[in-house]
Amino acid sequence: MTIRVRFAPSPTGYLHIGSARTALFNWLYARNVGGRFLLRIEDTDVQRSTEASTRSIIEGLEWLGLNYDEEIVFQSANFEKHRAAALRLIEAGTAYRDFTPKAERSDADIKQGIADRARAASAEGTDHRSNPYRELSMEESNRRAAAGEPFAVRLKVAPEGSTRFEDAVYGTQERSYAEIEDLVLLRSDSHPLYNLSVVLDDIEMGITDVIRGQDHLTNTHKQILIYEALGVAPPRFAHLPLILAPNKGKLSKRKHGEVVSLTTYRDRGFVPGAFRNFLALLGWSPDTDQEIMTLEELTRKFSLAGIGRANAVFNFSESDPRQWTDAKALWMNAEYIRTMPLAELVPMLKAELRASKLWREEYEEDEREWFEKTVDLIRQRFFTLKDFSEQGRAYFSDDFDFDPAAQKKNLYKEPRLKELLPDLAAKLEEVEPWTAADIEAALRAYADEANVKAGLLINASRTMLTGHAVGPSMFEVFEVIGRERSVVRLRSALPWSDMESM
RNA sequence: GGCGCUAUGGUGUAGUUGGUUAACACGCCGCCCUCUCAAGGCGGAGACCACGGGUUCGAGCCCCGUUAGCGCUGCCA
Repeated sequence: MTIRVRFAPSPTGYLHIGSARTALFNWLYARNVGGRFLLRIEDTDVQRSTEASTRSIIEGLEWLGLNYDEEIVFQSANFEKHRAAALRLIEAGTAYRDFTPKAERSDADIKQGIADRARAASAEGTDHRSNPYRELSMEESNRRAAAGEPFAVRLKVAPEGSTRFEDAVYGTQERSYAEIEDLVLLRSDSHPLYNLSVVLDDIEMGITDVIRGQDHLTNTHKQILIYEALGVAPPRFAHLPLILAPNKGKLSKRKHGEVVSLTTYRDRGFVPGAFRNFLALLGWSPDTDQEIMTLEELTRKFSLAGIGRANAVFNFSESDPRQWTDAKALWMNAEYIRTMPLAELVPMLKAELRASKLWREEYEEDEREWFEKTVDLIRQRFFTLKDFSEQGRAYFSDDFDFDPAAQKKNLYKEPRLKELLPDLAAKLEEVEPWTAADIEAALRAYADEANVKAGLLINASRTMLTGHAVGPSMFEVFEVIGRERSVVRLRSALPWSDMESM
């Protein structure tokens, strides 16, 4: 039998990185065993589900390169089937109508309410299955329903016994029926609830392995009960450890902002392969020390056995912009940027530069060689795709800003540079051929002649030509920026205009 | 409150059927390289393997307890 797994997010917001990782693991597992990876949108909560969210999920998966094999299933399309199934369970006697009026609950303190109620229940030793309608006769139940009285449908959980399943990550899980209340399958407005819908859809989609977050671990027992009521064998389960915030609390958009949203990584210049690689290592580890892995390698090495049980902390600092996300993710992105084939990097850069209005079509034809050489030079010290249009702006445009700290350090400290630099420009005009080696020879010769350290001219030039105090080897920079532009920039008065004010 | 899960340096993780100086990556520090900053090379700090008991000749690995964190406990998903 072919393995079939699914990623089943609810479209109630951006795609959370934890969800993205769940999708990744499902995808890797499916590809590793030659199975199929399906996508199901769990939009049963009509109030909170949005189309924008569905789009962001689809875009996110696409960005990560996680293609799904069949048509997307929208859970809301199966309402009627779910309803019918619940009603059949009443017929079968494994579920019953609960005519208790719906309790109104304010959304705000719902968590607190649940805890309080549970505390009270356990303190007073309330029987979970003391529902007065549980043993209502079928005739009476049918009569009241026919009379139009609203009812919820609850699963009838046996008083004694337990459910048990083998989790591929957490091992044998057992839970006494006494711990499980008669869960609601259908709301009194006849809206099917999560546990029912999941089971029914998983059955219909032929899901063989359910891989999802550990937050579903205990509820799995409820779902197994539903499978049993339905007379269907449950799939295999594998629960994934959670991804936590630095304080080991829940990682949420409300508290932590955009770091938790997958699209943030796309928008802030991550290479999808790098983020995917980083995500794969959160909670899973291969059987070797190799950490940089292509999708193919990840697929080949992936196995549920490599998944750990302890929750992972997503390590970032909210106060330090340089560590706005996990340092290792940032490192990995830089690693990808400086080592990936240019052929793969260039299309991403094209998009980035285009968005910043720095892209020129020539880069793809006449100036392709120059473009790739430049990219190859500057990518060595960039961390994100954004760096190419920001820090790297001077390579693609004559309109760039000067870093005040760089001006101060490399120019204003030595006013003589105001004369030296134009002289250097004159020397450079004579350099032939225009190569890093010849430029270096000319600059060093001039430094000797002017009796200044070469470093002085080099650092000053860097600031004049790029606006920065740091960057690649200056002679390479000269070469790439070109004779003409280099000379003009060395003679520019612009960088000196702020001298008085600093 | 009940039930469940987890616990290896700051973070992510390795630690094979219990047996060496507890390994790798990120981060941090230093040195080298050097025109700056990275990268790279070399080296370093940092973990009495949550704590307390056992079992054993021997435990990070097994057992019990404690503590902490997390999850579930909803007519949310």
